[in-house]
Amino acid sequence: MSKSTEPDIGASQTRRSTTAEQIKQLILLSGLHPGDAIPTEPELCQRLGVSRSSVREAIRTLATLDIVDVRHGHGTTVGKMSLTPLVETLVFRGVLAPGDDLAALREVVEMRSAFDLALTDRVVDAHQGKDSQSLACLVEKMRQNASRGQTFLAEDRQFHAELLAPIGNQLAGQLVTAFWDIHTAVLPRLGLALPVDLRKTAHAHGDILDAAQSGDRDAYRLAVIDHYEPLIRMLEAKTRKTAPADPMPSAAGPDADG
Amino acid sequence: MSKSTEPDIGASQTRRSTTAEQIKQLILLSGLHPGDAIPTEPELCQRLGVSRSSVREAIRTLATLDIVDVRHGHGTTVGKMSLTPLVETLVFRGVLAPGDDLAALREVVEMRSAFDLALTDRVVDAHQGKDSQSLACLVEKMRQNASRGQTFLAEDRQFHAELLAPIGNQLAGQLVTAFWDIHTAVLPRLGLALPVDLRKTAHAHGDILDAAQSGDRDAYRLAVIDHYEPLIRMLEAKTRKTAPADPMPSAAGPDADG
DNA sequence: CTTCATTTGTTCGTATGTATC
DNA sequence: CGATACATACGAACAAATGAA
Repeated sequence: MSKSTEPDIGASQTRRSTTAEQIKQLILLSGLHPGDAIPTEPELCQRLGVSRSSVREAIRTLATLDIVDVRHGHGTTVGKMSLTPLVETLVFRGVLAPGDDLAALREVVEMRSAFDLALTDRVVDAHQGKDSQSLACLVEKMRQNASRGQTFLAEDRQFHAELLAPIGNQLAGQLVTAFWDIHTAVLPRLGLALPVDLRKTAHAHGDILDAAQSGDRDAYRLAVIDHYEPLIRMLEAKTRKTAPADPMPSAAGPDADG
Repeated sequence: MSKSTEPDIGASQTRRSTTAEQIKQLILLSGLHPGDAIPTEPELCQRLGVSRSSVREAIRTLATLDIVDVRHGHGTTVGKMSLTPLVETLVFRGVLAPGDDLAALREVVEMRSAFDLALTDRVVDAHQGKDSQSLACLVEKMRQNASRGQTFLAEDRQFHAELLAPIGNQLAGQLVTAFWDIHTAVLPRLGLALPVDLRKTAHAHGDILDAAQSGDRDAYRLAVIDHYEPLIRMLEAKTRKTAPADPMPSAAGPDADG
């Protein structure tokens, strides 16, 4: 028979998963908040009665989800629970199946557009009548870089973050930046050059800001659509090349961008 | 200065993270797809020149992100890259800070509403003129359960999934179900009973389906708003209780559910 | 600046549970 | 049923990073 002294795994769960759950419960029951310290690995081994390997794998799981934050030589603290795991997962999904088509990236861009459109009322309400100096400065930097033929990824990202910041929903802002990260991480790895007009993109951001501050919701929606239009058109064109059954009527767009 | 013979970890990265990256690259370069087998742990140790533990922790990281799928005693395969990590992270965030307020849950519900509203055109276009038997069946089940005072979580979840299925954007559907999971996982763990009217909720689902199939976008939006209205109202009321400056008028709701 | 204790990172060896054939 | 291959778990030891004395 089996030795009765051996530890019972429990209910067919792995030790690692149960340990991870115990650590989460410990965080909750201790009332810890993001940034607070978590017991050290040896201490967790004692309190939970498991080996260090299991504790480490459990902590690894939680660290991947940004539930805890591990720093070598320092210790482990409660994490900020950001949307980093979402970004990592979807970036990998986006670069995994480019052989088939650009569906994954197209879906990400579509969701970005849908987000911004859905949050129109919130954004306009938050910016109406106000005048953000940092947002205006970001737009100006984008325009300058565009005129010099330089990209402006950092300013672009910060613009969308600051635009969403004052709407009273942190999750919305984090989702928007997360999908921005996915989008900009996947796009260059697919090996296709950006045919988008930098100046047009920079200008679109200015239009978005102006519309929000002037309280014009319809103008805001149009500016958002303009902002994504060249990208979506490019993705549609690339996707169509994969299955060129459609004759592609010439009435699609007047110009081919430049 | 430093000995050139020592193994360079890279750019101050940990062995585990570089190993995880190498495994991801191996998946990409091998052209593996979800479901395909990944080399066993000992084989990865050989090919990457690292110890078993590092391989295990790297695999643990990837498994947490659903990039790989590990089955005890069988092997490791490429995962489906679902949104499970997002759900886990946000569920924990939702139950972590209920002492302050219900802000996290409120934001989740707001995002659910924003999602559904943002996808109005896509959903209506996909269902207009059609007649889904399974969706109608789900609504009928919800109504029956509601009339018996029983909940209908499974039907509710499947309804939203099937409603979003034919819009040609898998990511949108996965996001909606992910936030449904977050919402329904966090709500009961906050220790507050559901004062929502089951019959009203069941009816709202029917309205959503009818509006989509009849092609009435405005009716669809109104039905979506109706669908979330009792929940949002409850969350607002609970949030207000934290700062009980409001006398809480008795005209809040006609009934207290049954 | 150096020394030292603390904490996480990495490795190895061994034993056990589990799935497939 | 047994045999094989695999993932899971444990424990001990050493390496590397951090921070304080």
